[in-house]
Amino acid sequence: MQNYPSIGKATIKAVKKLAVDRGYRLNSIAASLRKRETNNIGMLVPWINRPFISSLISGAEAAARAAGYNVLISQSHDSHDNEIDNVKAFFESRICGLIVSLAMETKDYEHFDRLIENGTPIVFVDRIPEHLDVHKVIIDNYAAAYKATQHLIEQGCRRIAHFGGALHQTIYKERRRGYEDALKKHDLPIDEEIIFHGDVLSADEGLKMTAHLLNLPSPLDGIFSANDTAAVNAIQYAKSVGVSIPADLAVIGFNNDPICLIIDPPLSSVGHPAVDMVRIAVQQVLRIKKSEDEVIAQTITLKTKVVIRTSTLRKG
Amino acid sequence: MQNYPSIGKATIKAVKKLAVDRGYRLNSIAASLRKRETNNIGMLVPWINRPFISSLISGAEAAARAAGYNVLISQSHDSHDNEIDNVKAFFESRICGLIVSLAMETKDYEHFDRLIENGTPIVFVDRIPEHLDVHKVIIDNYAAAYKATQHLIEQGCRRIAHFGGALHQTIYKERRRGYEDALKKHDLPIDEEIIFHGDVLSADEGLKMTAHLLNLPSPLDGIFSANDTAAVNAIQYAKSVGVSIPADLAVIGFNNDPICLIIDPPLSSVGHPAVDMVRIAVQQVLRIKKSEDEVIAQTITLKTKVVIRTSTLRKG
DNA sequence: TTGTAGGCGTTATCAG
DNA sequence: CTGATAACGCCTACAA
Repeated sequence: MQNYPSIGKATIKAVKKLAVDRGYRLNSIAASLRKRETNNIGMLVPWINRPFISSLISGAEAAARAAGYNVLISQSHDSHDNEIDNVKAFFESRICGLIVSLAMETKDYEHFDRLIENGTPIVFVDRIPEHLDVHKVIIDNYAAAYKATQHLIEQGCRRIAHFGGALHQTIYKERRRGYEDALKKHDLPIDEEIIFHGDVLSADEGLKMTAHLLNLPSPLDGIFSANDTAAVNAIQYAKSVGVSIPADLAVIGFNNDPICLIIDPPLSSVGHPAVDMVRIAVQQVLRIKKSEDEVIAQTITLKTKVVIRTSTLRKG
Repeated sequence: MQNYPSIGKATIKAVKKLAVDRGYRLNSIAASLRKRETNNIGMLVPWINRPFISSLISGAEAAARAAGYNVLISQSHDSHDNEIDNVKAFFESRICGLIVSLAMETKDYEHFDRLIENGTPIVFVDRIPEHLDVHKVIIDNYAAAYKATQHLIEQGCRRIAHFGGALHQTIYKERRRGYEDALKKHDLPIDEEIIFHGDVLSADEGLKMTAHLLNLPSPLDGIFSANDTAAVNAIQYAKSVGVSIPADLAVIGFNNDPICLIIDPPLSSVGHPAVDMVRIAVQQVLRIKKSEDEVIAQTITLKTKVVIRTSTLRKG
């Protein structure tokens, strides 16, 4: 085979094909070095092991892989310092795009500057920096909270407490605003005494807030919680002290986590389109990356739906 | 400043420091190309958005990042074909190590061969290939199932059903073996009629198996389920048809997912040391990688503890 | 000790 | 349009 004089194109092709069939694999590292960009999309979230966020990650992984990209995960544990470290690590590892949901603590956003200056596409999802001119994919938290609160009012609730998160986070500010506006709209008073803003809205916080509320002189008849974890623990505590759900106290949560169907009675909640949200975020990252010139920062707002279950059904 | 003749070492250091302070960053891609290996550990799991697995991922991310590595995630969705594709993608992206928990469907393991030949460290966790001589981190499924079943027997159960997963997966085979041996040990009969092996042990499967069981002529008094999802749905169905838990039917699950504390009554379960498991797996990957010569494949077995809650407490 | 040349495997560029 | 060549930035090895 060695001395054949003229090697035809067909042969060359066959050789190449063979090379591929044998273990040849394109070295994407060399390609990255030469092209000065990787195939890795970073994803920075507060926690990995929470139902809403693990759905975000699951969706991101699927969307990214389908487009030929990897997803690098890191978690801030809701700490601002961790977030800074993780962003730096992503910057140094030269991710080609970043999807972020902010740590509860985060109030300033300078740690993203280098990445932004560098031209790396960043898309914020869910927990976003309100006043920064960046790409965002969010839900209409105001409308969702308004609808959830209104639903409680329609079910006959007249004194509704609210469990929120850190107020500097837009999503919690907006949820509170929606809650307050729904009360106002129905001529119900806003009472600071029954509005809480937890540090992380944990199960434990939910329990403590509920214990406090149920000890107040004027009785509650509703709770709108900004997550399901706190709402579920509110139900558990209330039941444990003989408060009947929803007859005495109607409770609605947020996110529509799987636990909504486990708790008794099943928990009404605001459905969160996590998978749609992150699929769009991945698309945005890739679109921004591909486009030659600067893409104007845009905010994409997704609709939500209140999912009504027994925990709020006091009528028909 | 320009014409200073002799530039001292201090100055040079200062210059270097400045370079770092300005945007200089080590290019890990160039380093990877040169060293012929990346800093990315692949992680292949059936699903991302399940409590047990999202804890695995969370632990892996933390352990890997602490050691200076990234984690690349992909999910097989319990499909063998997806698993093959994902392993191939990892191979081509030149991960420096891989942590795998097998897809429910997977019965053969040839798709890992190229990675193994290539010398890439692979550590299997939880759902492992039984007869392959590879690195594994597992729990003692046999002992866990034995203890869980024995606990039911001690609580007075005499006719205990079992919900398992695909029998070609060692973990489910071992859990069944532990269940059967505990029955035998206490001179209880093994009845194939009340032993099920679901495709994925979903909520829906749990419900259907329970409905079937409760329609059998001879009544059950216990269920040992190989996961919590099916166990929780068993409880919900049983309650819905007036079967009292645990008085009529004691139920114990597996994994100790957060839903164990949400369901009423709280679900007894086998605690799964997911975070320890994956932390060890990351350590193993790095250890194998560093060691010059071939490391003998070893299996690390972690202990489990039965977490007893109301769903099985029929005595004292 | 300190300094420098070469090559990792691509891709972009430029010459033919 | 095809084909050769340099450069991406780091690490290793060898020379001074």
